[in-house]
Amino acid sequence: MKNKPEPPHCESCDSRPKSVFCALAGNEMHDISSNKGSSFYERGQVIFHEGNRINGIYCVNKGKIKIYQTGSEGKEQIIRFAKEGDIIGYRALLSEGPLSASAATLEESIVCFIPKSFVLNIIQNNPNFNFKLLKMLSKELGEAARIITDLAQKPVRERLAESLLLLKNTFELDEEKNIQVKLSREELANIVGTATESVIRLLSEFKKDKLIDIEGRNIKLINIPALTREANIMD
Amino acid sequence: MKNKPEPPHCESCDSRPKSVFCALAGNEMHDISSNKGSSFYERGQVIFHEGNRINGIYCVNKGKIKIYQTGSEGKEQIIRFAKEGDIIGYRALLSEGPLSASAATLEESIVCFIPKSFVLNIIQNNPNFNFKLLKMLSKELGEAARIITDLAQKPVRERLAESLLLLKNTFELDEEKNIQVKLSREELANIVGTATESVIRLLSEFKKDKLIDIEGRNIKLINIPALTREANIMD
DNA sequence: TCAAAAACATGAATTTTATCATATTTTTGT
DNA sequence: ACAAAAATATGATAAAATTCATGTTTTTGA
Repeated sequence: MKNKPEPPHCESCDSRPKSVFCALAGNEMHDISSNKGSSFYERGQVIFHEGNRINGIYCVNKGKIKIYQTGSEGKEQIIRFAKEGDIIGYRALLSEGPLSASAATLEESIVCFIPKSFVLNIIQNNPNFNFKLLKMLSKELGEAARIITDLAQKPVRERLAESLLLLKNTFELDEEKNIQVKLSREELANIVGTATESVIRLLSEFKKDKLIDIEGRNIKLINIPALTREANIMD
Repeated sequence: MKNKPEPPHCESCDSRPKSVFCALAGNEMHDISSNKGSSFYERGQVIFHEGNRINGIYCVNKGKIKIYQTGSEGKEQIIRFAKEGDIIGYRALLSEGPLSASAATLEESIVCFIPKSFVLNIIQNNPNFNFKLLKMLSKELGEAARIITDLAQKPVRERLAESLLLLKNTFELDEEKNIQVKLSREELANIVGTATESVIRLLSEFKKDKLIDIEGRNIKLINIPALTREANIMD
């Protein structure tokens, strides 16, 4: 974790319009911008670690991040992802407890750190921001509930299909339908909640069935409707 | 769902001190109290149904409630519980989408309904209430993450032990260590995320191993430390 | 109160999934 | 560039869990 020479400015941050901070007033923005820190992370570096305490929140300026918990056997379970414009670590800040999850980069990333006092100040004084936060938490809670139901009820094959679609929705596809994030088979297994070998086998099956194409860690979704059917998604 | 002759008053509600509404000012309280509705539900009745839209939130005055989703095969997955003083349905209200889960009573209950406009009004004007909401959502989000990890990684036996401890923490034990909520084996299975037969078998094993005692739907936790070990809980 | 329905229980068979063993390929660090 | 390490791949086996079948008990409603 090296400090970059030139920290990005919130005012000119590409991610801001997409983030919860879009609701900030000019002076609030400036306040944060001049008090935040900013760090560059290599691929695979840990930003924060479960059980620790942090005094602020992180905002992703650039890059892709996984948020994960460590299970009782030491196995990692990926809970969700964060990308440009997303904030992470707010759950621990709001609940005032230790971090319930860790965060690590999936590629080179720049992440800003906003001290607690500034965040709380905005929460206290900007009902608009406040409401945006509530909405964001609500959305995540809904997503978490759906994940719980799927983990409890769907077989591994369906869950893998669904995870691929989740990655598509989170990180988008490029013009050739490649998922715009590179994960190891083990990381995929840690989303799906299964063994690495099972993911490897099922990915091969999906490829054989012409649902996807694989080249190393690059996954191309060549038949999304069929994949959606595999995932058995209703909604 | 019959309307009771005398709706409870928020001002004298036993549940209020434990609820998010403890932060309300006198006039806010009165405002809600005189504009809420109140319904009595028999055991097993549905309060609201997944996919529908509601224009307000529910507050449990008395009783015990399960919040559940229906999976793609029609199987119910219990996401969480609510008891006296808890509010339910706020996720849908805040995210402004349809309900992502259903709610049904586990015993005779009285549930109040507070129209959306009054809730939003308080959210807009009472930062204290607002912050309490944020905290509540954060706490739930942390719990959901832990459930996800457990479902993904722990075997059924551990998850059942853990579910029994969850019920203990949520509904307490009486002086004889009986869990203060009566669930069917199927409902237990729908928390654990397993087949009803598996729950039946494992409960018998737990009984044989002197971890619990069973009489119908009554479960007595006679060896909580051992049960905690079974659940393989770290924290 | 009694018959029907629902819930509970248990064994056997089957399916799903994980684990283990062992190559092969790819990546990484020097 | 090359050796070591990590990741990917695949088959065989084992374990875990579900499903099915069937019987018993409990609850429910007329």
